[in-house]
Amino acid sequence: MGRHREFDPDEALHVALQVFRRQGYEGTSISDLTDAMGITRPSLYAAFGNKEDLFRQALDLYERQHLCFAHAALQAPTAQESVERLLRGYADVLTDPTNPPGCLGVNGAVACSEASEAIREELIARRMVNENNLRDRLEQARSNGDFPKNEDPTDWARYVVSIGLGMAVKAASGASREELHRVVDFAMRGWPTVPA
Amino acid sequence: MGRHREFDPDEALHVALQVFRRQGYEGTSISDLTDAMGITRPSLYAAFGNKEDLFRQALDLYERQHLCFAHAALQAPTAQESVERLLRGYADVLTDPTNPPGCLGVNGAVACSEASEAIREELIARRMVNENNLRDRLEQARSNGDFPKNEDPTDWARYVVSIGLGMAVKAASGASREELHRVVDFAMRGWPTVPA
DNA sequence: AGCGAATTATACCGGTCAGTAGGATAGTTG
DNA sequence: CAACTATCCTACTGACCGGTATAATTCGCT
Repeated sequence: MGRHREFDPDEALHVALQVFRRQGYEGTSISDLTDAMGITRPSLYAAFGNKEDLFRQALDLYERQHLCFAHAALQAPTAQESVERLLRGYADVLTDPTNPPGCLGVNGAVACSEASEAIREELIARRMVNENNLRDRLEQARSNGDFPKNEDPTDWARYVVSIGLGMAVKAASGASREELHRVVDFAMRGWPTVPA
Repeated sequence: MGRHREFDPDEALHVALQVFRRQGYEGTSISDLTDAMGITRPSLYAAFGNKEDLFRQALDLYERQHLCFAHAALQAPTAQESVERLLRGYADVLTDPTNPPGCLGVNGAVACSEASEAIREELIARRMVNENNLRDRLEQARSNGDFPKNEDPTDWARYVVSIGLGMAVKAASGASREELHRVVDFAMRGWPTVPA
């Protein structure tokens, strides 16, 4: 009962995601969002809560829709293959021509005012989840024998994530897909091999 | 002639640099700056121009004071040594305990509103200068014979800068100096050797 | 038709944004 | 002392910030 919504919340959330991805959390105003989403302020607050809630929902959508490749990548047969798929898939997402360049998890907030500290910490935590997932995969690989016993999965996961973060900043700075893939080429050169 | 300034502009600029480094350009308000610098708004505008001018001056100071190691690093005898000194020196700057973690060139602005677009582009341009300086060093190394003829200095410079940017984000996320140095360890593993 | 519920749009809230006007103050120069 | 000048502080500007009160509108239901 009651009046029907005149906009599609899912579609509106996609638009909000685009704006946040381009301008970051702090650089995006409610007016920026309502203008792009084609709805009024009260509609936004009724449908999504406040700005912080909306950002978190956009972040969820982003991970669900754009970072979903990561789960599949981690299931590749070898650790090396997993990492390479991870980095190449990420390079493609970062430079997807239908979206603003870069990653919401980085563009969202790297440094910000105290008012946005909660969002910054949320992003740090989410990035850490990914790093830990990769570490777990490398530990599994070490058990399986396709990752050297004397190498530290925690250190390697941090290294791979750092490469990804660097590519994210480069993408936001205008780097092309090909340039990022060439970064991946070099990043994989030092990958450790199990002694025969 | 006229009243003397009651604050040291250089000291005040150091403080402004700290604030910008912690909160970024857009996340820093004039009030944040005047509070930290211990001066009033009109004093700030009289001494440094507007917010954008002040940021650029802080950026100049940052490069002069914290990134000065890079020039020396590039003069190391070999390309490999130059790159390793570059990355290790950068890791130390990023985690210098007397300053907010991370790099002003990254924390300053990765994604922002249109109002700060000029600053974002300035940072991109300055990062590109560093990348080009490294490329030139690698090209010189290729002439000197301590970098392989079949490797592309442009690609390698982009790779090294990407590593640095990734470390900068990790530092801003709380990574320790030791963790960043371990990233450097792995980043250097794939460094190309000249065929004997 | 008429009631209640949900969404709509307008118009506003106090607070903060970057930037400045204008008068008071302190210093140099005659 | 008086004149000049540069810096100081208080107080302000208009615009924008995130968020909301209010009332008109539009639907399902009886």
